Amino acid sequence: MMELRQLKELLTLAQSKTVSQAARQLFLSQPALSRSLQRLEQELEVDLFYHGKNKLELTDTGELALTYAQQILNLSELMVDALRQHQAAKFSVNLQTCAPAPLWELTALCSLLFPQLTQVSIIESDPKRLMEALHSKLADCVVLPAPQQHPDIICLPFLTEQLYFALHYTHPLAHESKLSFAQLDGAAFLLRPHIGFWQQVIDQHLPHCRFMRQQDDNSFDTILTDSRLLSFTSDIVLQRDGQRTDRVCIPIKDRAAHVTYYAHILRAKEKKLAPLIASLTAKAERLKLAQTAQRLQLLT
Amino acid sequence: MMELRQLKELLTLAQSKTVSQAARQLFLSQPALSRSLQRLEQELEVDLFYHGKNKLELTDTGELALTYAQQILNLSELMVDALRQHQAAKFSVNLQTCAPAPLWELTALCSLLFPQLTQVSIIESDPKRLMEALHSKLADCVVLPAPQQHPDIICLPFLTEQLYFALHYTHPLAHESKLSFAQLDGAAFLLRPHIGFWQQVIDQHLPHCRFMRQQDDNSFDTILTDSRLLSFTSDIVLQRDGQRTDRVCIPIKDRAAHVTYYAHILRAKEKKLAPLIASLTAKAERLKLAQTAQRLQLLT
DNA sequence: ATGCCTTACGTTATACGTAATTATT
DNA sequence: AATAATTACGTATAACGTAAGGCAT
Repeated sequence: MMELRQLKELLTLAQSKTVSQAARQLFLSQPALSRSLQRLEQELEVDLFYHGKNKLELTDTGELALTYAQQILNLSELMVDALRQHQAAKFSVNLQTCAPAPLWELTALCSLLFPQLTQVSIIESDPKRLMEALHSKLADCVVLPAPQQHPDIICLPFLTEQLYFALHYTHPLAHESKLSFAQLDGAAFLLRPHIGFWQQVIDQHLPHCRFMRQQDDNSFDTILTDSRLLSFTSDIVLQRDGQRTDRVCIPIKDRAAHVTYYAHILRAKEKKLAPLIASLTAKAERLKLAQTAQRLQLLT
Repeated sequence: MMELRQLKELLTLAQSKTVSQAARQLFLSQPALSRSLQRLEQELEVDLFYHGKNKLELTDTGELALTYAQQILNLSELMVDALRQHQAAKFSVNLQTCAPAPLWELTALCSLLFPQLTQVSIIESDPKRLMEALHSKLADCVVLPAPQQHPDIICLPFLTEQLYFALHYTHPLAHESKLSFAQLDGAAFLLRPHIGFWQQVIDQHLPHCRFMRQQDDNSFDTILTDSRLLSFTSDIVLQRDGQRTDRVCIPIKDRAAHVTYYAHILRAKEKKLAPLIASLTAKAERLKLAQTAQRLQLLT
């Protein structure tokens, strides 16, 4: 039977133009390769080569064989890649979010729930790409700032985030209890890297501002300390990192500054991610309760 | 390295559901197949099987592998088929004609010119199919009753044929020197098999006739002898087989009853078929001379 | 008890490398 | 002389089959 190995040999022969050279490339002795090619020819029952006394050349049938061999080997490489990737997906959980905060939440959750799985995670602001990643089963869980209803998808609101301005304490507006985007449109802001969809929010609501984005979080912190530049923070960040002494944090009252994050998981992955789904569902319940409580509070 | 053999084994395993059964199908011992599959798994670095104590089942990665294996094996079979066909084409000359007479001419020619090649020949009345066969390089030479001009094709008129009615000597029109289709429209004819495009000619010009087609030439002859049925013949047939004593052969004067056969050969095959082309070109020249002679004769 | 998969072990067969041969540049 | 392909021969590796073990139906 014809074997992949022989097709590979055929291919390297065609590239090398001489059996000796091809044999060296394949870490074989010249006679070994010669015989292997003879066997291939014999098995296919066609003349692949013109056997000259001192040279071996492909016939047109051989050239034809070459094109097929190329296709078959390409396909077989594709196969290994696909299988390895499929295998890797089983032993990792791939999180893709529109912003850093839900990613922190999810990575913490997943390292508790799936300590044996490796985590892969990225922040991607384009919602289309996120949903594509989900549907193509590349991502296990994607987080968007809005729900995406779909029969194949479980959609859970599990987290909210409130955006804040972080003003230097000397700033004229530092004593306000609430601010709107409009009040600071035109100012200069220092931005952290990887802020996801927030970039689009501020681009839209602060069209006259200049933004300086730092490459890493360390340089962000030092530059912020050494300057009076404005920046952003959020309730989640404040809870995690605490207050900076040199900045006053004031909530932004525009609706766009308050988001609810929705986790999306394919139903096909319900079994694999059962613990995560359970945990997120619980959080969704708590969110609902909090929101109804808030509404009641507003009514009284 | 992964080998085609192993992919074949994977496939038969999937069909057989058990290693033992698959091993029997592959004429292998059970342990041999078991280890071969283990090696495949090891080489791909992927879990293809669930190794139960007493059963071996495909994982979903295994199922995925299966689809690729199927594709690869299909492609490899396609490869052998294509190569064998390509090889066969080199050692045979494939003639396809619209009628039997040019086929006789060509087969005679080819067995003289290419005694080492095997001949493949068919009669096909559909001109489109004939040209497709030529362009797909399936046919070496196709013959049509009309020229098909094309830059890639050599077109040579090499033979003419005149259709005759063969009337029983008792037939009222048996003493005419010429006849037209119209004079016999409505009669009953006995037809030989494999008459190619002539079928379409008589269908068109004798719309009210009944035709009885015989399965083979022998039964045609005996039935013709035992009956007074009308039939067809031609100058070429008469020259080959001679006159029948019980029939009178009268030429049909309609233009459709006189055809010139055009041989068509791909320029790409010019080298392979050089002797045939030379021979046909000579015949084409003689035809031209004969036709101009005929015209001169008409003028005087 | 029968059937299935795996591991172990001795054997065979296939494919290898070295060496020799012949021919070409 | 140097390089290239084929053939011949002894060898080594890799795959086989038989046999044995464990487990499930």
